[in-house]
Amino acid sequence: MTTQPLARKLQRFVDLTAEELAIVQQLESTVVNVDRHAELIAEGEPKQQCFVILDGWATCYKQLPDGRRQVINFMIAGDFLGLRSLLLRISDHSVTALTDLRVSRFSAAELRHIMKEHPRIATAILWALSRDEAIVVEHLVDIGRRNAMERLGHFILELGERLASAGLADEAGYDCPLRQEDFADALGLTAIHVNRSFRQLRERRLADLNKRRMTIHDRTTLAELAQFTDTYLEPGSLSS
Amino acid sequence: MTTQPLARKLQRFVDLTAEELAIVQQLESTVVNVDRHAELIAEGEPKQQCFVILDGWATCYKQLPDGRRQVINFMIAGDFLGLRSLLLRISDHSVTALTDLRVSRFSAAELRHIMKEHPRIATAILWALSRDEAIVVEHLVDIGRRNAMERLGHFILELGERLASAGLADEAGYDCPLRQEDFADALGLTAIHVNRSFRQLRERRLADLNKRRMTIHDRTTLAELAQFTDTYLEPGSLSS
DNA sequence: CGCTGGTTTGAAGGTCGTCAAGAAGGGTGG
DNA sequence: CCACCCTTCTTGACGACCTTCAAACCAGCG
Repeated sequence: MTTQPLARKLQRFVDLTAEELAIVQQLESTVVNVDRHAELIAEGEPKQQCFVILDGWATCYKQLPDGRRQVINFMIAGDFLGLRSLLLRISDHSVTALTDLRVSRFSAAELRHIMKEHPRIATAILWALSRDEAIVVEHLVDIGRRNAMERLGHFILELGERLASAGLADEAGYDCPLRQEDFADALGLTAIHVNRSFRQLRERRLADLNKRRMTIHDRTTLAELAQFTDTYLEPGSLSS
Repeated sequence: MTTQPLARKLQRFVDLTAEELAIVQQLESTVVNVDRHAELIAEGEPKQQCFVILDGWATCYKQLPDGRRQVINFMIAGDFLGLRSLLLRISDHSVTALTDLRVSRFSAAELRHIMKEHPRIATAILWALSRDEAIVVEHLVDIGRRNAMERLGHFILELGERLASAGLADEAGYDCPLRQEDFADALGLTAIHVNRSFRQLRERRLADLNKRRMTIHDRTTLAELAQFTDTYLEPGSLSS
């Protein structure tokens, strides 16, 4: 539970000066507490706000008219919410709190000002957005071209890497509030089939989710099975 | 076949002044011809270039080690290639020409300069990128939560809307160089099942692909079947 | 005319979804 | 402390959707 998850995240990409750090911290300063299940952003609504998660998990999803749900991504400490909708007339997705949540709110104007006055911070933020998009793209490959067990394995490892770089995981695993139904809605499966896939991973002694704790027993074999590589999550060197 | 597809596209979002228009046209001025099947961007390679498509189709995809392929999106006139990889150390996807292609190449430095000096153009470009991401997200929903026929129908309509706003489609349909295997790789299906889904759409007199020509017979019913809404493609009003 | 790339169709099998019901927790109130 | 919820997890049987394999067909082109 770092105090400034956004600063920490951007630091991975650019070495911020003390002054720049102070600017970033402004974005994290307007703390708002949000209850579990509350909706932060509603699909179809105009004029949305922007947030950074300070602590807790949120889920970003779209819903079809007939009730089917597809989660785009789960968001953790340091992640932005609602940035993509900034330039679309109405938000194309919803975001709700998966756990009790601490977020910081900021306005589009604030963000624009920073982007204009502090190019290095701007670059770091754009990097963070590129990475978010790379995650969605990898997610697409996951659903489109992997079978249930591979999908689940890949997703478990990806979450692990993201949490690790936020300081929220260790070698053995991580705390994870997701229910099997959440995995199902993320992976394009049914909760029942997610359960079966978890069982397979458990029987092969690769990974296990128990009492909100994800344990990764054999990262190497799991990565091989799921064809997981973490290049799309890496910071990458600043090119100018 | 508009002469300046990028300018046309950005105009939909911001009313560009004559001066701004000239700036945008710079991006479209370094014309390069690319042969069908040629690779413009290679997954895993660092130091990529940026392009805008002037004419023709390209496909943006990821490949798994075992050969399975997932296309992220098909790109048409006015679309950017390689922008997302700008800030990632190495490109997370490949792009190859689906048809003979006319593109314009520009450097990251050029783009940075424009983003800095011309905030309205910058906003328009960021809108275009947001829209691209919204398309990928909708694609995710498509694959995750729709069955084969719905998927295909949705995809056909989406392509139609995109081509229409590029001036490349009419009420009846559009020219489309995609093979059934391309659809399959985009929709997370096999070419054979795409064929069967096309047959269903044909038998229901909803849509038909014949000799590289997509004909949409009953847009309304098709949109209903596929639960298609075009809000995520709309320009949206400029909010400041 | 035969080759090539793409489309079409059939039959059989596997992965995943649906339906149904039981087990395991965790929280609440008696 | 136990009874009773509720939510979540777990398992089984069955069927649907989609894949795999195999082969025929078709159009364009050298």
